[in-house]
Amino acid sequence: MEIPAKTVFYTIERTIKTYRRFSKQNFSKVVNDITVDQKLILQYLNDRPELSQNEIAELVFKDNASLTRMIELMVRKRFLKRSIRPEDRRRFNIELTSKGKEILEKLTPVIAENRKRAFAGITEEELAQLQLTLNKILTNLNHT
Amino acid sequence: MEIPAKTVFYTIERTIKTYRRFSKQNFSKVVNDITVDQKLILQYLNDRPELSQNEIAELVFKDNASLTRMIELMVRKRFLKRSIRPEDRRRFNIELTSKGKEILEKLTPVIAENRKRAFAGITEEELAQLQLTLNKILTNLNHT
DNA sequence: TATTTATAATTGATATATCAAATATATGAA
DNA sequence: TTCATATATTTGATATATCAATTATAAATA
Repeated sequence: MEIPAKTVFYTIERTIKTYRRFSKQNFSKVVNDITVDQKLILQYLNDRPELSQNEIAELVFKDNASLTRMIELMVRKRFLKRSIRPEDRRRFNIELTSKGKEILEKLTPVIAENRKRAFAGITEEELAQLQLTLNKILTNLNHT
Repeated sequence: MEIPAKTVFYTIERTIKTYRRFSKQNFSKVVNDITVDQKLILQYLNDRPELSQNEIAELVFKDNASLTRMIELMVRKRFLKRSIRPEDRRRFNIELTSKGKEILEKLTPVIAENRKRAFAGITEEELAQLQLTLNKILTNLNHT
């Protein structure tokens, strides 16, 4: 009925938005007042505390200005604490607080469960194929 | 900088954002100051002028409140004009202005070209498969 | 060293996202 | 008709997205 080329991006958009909503709801059962992106930032900083704000921005595919404001908010919420890095006073050291770590621990299994539900009945091969096609699109868009 | 382990949702997110950026750039070569979503709204209203704001919101997968503000802006930019509908004074008739129609005409081939580039080297079957997988995910998320 | 250039982060302006509450109008039931 | 409920839209508050401009510091170079 529909022509895929005309609706693929619509479906992609719909999927990502639906997943965000779904995640948010499940998050809220365990932890108050955290978004999917904030959780992702906590994760990155926990794994690699040396990251700069700009590096994180790139990792989570956001603008530096957005990151500034998100980090600021996360500091205000006491998920993170921030101090100037003496070796380079333009940058900050950003650390998870104990509250931040606690949140991360609570959310990790929720994420796993979210993915499990999202991908129920879908084989690894099918997901790999999905990634492959999306990466082709990405390559097309970046190399023209 | 090293590339982090990517999840499917990360790739989906990255794809949609990259496509939005790509579209925006190509739009700006032809028309000033219009976003992908605004173009989509013009398209829907051109095809189905009887749509209410809430119906459009659902079609473009946005909140009613966002739609109010977007329509407002598009009226301010003279893409649209709006008048109260006498049969139901809660609703509006929203029409494209000649400027709105002109923009739509200019952008239609750009969209086609954008898709062509995005999907270069990808078969219809592959795209259909992509849709299929995404729809499975959507069904999973909506039925749990 | 002094000056230029680059980098990290912030700020300002404007648009959009989201949720809750409010407003206006329509519809249905008592 | 009158009251309760539903619907369409708006508004307010707060967060995020985007672009351009600014600030502070570091690095490069004349």
